Amino acid sequence: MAGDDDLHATATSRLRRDQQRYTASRRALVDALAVAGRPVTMPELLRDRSDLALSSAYRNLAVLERAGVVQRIVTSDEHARFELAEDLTGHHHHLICGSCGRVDDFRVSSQLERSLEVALARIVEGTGFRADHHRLDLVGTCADCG
Amino acid sequence: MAGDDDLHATATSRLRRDQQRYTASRRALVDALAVAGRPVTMPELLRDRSDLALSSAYRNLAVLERAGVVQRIVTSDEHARFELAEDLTGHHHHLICGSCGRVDDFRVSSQLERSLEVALARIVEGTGFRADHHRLDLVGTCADCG
DNA sequence: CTCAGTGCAAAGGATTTGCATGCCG
DNA sequence: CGGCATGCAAATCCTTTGCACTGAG
Repeated sequence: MAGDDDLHATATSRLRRDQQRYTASRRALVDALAVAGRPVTMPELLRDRSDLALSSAYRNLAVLERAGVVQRIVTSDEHARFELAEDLTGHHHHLICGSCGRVDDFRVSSQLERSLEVALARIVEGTGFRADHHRLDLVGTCADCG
Repeated sequence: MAGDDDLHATATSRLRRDQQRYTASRRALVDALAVAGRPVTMPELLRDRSDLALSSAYRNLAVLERAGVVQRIVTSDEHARFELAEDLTGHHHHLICGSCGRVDDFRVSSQLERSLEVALARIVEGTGFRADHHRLDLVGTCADCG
């Protein structure tokens, strides 16, 4: 569908900007991330596509991250998690299960987001810290683990 | 001073509850964390106390974490960071430098905290997710790296 | 005397890197 | 053709674990 076309078109152009190719493996990884719709670990990502070597997957995700297509997040020890860059999916936050580690996305009202931004801007004001973005995670126990 | 006495008294009793002793090494670690006043990595923690073996430090911090005296946080790959449990230092958030990795504490108004809690409670309502606590991080570049 | 705490060395686990090969452009 | 992507294996890095020893109660 159109959304996916846009996604791949964007990925292509961002990779090209970095003089990188949008290979089948990379496209498959982006597809898998889009389908997942939440940050996934490397084992989860390769569960289906077990043909791609682990090292290649890591290398491809690193390339995609440098190009701004993929974002890597670290929520705990164990495995890092990968998701599509926020400007492709929209600003969101993470619901983290402390038991199984599962991570899901959620969004808050733009009103609360604005309050947050204002409050955070005020906090760093005059400290020399240059704020880039904020992260708001909700940690608890998911339905399956509860 | 009194605050430190309280801290060590609390640590002692929490360890005792777990049938663990408050050894000199453990006390030194708690002191170092209190002095740091922000989440520190293992290398930072042992910079001064280089007499304690790395494995012992990890073991002691694990004991202190189980007892609820210390909290371990993971902000990136590389090193985990350790800080005193939040009920000893008060609820706070983290200012993270994406360049050098340094982490500092900050607090927001209790009014904003309340708005956050309300909004987050509404989000998980009826999802089966049982919320434990939230995390709000501000990511950017610190004064030294800017 | 006993057992928990310690140090040292080795193991573990996720991720990265070196190198030879194959394929796309 | 030339260079980049890939696979495999080895290396890295933080952290954990095994084991023998020692010191506190």
